[in-house]
Amino acid sequence: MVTLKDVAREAGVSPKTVSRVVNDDPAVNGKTREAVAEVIRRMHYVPDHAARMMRMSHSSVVGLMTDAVATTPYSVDIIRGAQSGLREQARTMLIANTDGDPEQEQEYWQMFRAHKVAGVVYATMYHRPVDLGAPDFERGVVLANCYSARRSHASVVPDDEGGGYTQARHLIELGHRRIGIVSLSPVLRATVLRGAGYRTAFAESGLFYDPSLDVPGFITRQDGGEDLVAYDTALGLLRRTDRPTAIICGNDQIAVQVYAAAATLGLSVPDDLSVMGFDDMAIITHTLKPMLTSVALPYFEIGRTAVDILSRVNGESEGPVAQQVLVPCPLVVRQSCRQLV
Amino acid sequence: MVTLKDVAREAGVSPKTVSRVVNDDPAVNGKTREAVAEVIRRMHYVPDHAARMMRMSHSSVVGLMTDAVATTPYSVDIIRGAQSGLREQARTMLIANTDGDPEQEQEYWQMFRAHKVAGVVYATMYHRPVDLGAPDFERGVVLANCYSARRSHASVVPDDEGGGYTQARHLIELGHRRIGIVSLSPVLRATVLRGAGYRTAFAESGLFYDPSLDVPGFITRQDGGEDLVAYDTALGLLRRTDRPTAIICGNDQIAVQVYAAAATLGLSVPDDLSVMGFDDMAIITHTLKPMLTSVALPYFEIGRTAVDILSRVNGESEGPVAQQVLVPCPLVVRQSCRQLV
DNA sequence: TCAGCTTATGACAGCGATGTCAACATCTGT
DNA sequence: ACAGATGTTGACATCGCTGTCATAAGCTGA
Repeated sequence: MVTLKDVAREAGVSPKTVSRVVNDDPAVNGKTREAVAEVIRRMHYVPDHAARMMRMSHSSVVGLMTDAVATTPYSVDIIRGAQSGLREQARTMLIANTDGDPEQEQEYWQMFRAHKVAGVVYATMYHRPVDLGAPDFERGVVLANCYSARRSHASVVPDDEGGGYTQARHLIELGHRRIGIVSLSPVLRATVLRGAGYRTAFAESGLFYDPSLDVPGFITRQDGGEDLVAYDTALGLLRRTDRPTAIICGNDQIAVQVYAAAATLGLSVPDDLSVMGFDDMAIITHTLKPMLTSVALPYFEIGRTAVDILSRVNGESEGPVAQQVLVPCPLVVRQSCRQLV
Repeated sequence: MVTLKDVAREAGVSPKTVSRVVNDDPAVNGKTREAVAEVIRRMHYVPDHAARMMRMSHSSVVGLMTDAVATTPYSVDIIRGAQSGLREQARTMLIANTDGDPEQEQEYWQMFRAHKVAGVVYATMYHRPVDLGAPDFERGVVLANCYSARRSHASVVPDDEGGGYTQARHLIELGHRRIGIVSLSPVLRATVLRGAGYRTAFAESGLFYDPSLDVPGFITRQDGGEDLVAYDTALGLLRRTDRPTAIICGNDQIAVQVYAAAATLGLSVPDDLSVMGFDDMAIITHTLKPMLTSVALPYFEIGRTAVDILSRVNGESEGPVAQQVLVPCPLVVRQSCRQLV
């Protein structure tokens, strides 16, 4: 292990000067700086993080606590987004996955304290309210993809209402007037918010919101799990005499079953039926034939924004600290929605 | 920030004694231990990781370098698995995602050195060979889901050959004799290995391997990307007069298109055609109707095993250090394969 | 009673970095 | 030529913790 002192001896200067060079202190003569830098390179010196952290009593590491990284595919993009932001801040990320276990969560809060992390991003893999069990944590905490019911922390969440609006609006612009909805479980916040978005878009265009065209694609079981019933409910919609010309899906999985239901009835997507997904999960949207038009959950952006906000909460960078940031859900047009003449 | 000294003063003992209590040193009187422990709890003392690490000149943090966390859904389970193992070792994880950029990778190797991580798990999201750019990294490195062509590091990879064998074997046991294959891109190692598995299973049962029944589901484009052509190639297989009674797919995405092709021809799964997936991606296998029988990529196990091996490489735990560990790919039976009478 | 042992505790140094402050060299304007 | 400003460097203490070694107290058996 090469230390500052080693470099100093080799370069014939004091340790402090080497430290100055490492930290880009302008108060170093150009020549000295060059010479020292050369020795540093030659000796492969890397500053010891622990020592630095101890001396400065705070670390350049940010904690990332997640409930269940692998449940929703691609929600890991929150992690990628966070890291991308941290890289620019020359920071790194300590990761803790709780699998939803409160005991583990407590453990990891301790661990974050021990590491003196500069802050914590608390990310959930579903958009939902949380009640943080972080009692005496001194540094900033920002919620990603979730929000505090008690408003105790800043949060970054997808704009589900806007996403719903975008779904409906796109179909309306393509000329659709009878639009069916196969939604997520009604207990989810996303469902409520998107519902509001649909209605706004409908109202704007003078369309009537027909509740009988709005059916669930998932039903919640007693044990808390979910059953995917989109195939059956979609069949119901498509067998109506006043069959909708388009269906908005609560997520891309539902869209898979809507495609299947259409195929069963001999209906072709998009000629006989336009289908609009949500989430924009690559492995589904690119796999279906025709490829699925969807509205993306901006996981990457959410992660990135969260670390941005975090550095503001901690006063390390300029800018207002919003209590809640809504990240837009962009439309991704593919081939599953058709223009009505 | 509460320090050892604060606790010591409060408890009326020396810092060293507090340190002993924290570290479960048996040479502490029961009464003293109790008293000190009480103060620790009361004051919410958490040992400073940086100081400890500096003093002991090694850290309890393991680095995890990944190429692209979010490309293959569920491959993040490698991370979950790693963490689960680390938790038992009372360790934590510093994560670095390179997005495949060699420059970032170099940067992160430096970072790992600076943090004096106890070791590194280098995980790729596709099973592939890698050539590590980690020149002067002193601690152990274990590869997860990838392997070193130069055999310079221990690696943990899925047993693709066994997985292929399992796919074929299951169908054979169900009575299938004409089995089609819609494979991944032939350039992938997985494809080659699984192919070997199929042949072993076929040979074992005296089945003839017919190359014309083995068609690609993906084709590699000039720009390096891939096009999913499984729908078309599956149609080709299913229109043959000697139509196979079962199709083995290179992954679950291919299975989606095979289902679609079957639907197009009015064939029912599994009555007219059995379909077998690979990867066991929940969002597909649970979404298709009927639910897809598949062979799982054991990402969680790979991650877990990797940190196990790592602690052996570093001599921190007992056990042999295998150069390469093959993790089995278990069969997950659902409703897409039927017993032939 | 006392050497010799075990048990329990503390004093002290030092891990590798940096903040503080002082020292010295060089330059500026009068 | 000199006070004062500016630029460049180093000595030293210190961050919180633990390894080493010393010390003190309590115990054993001849």
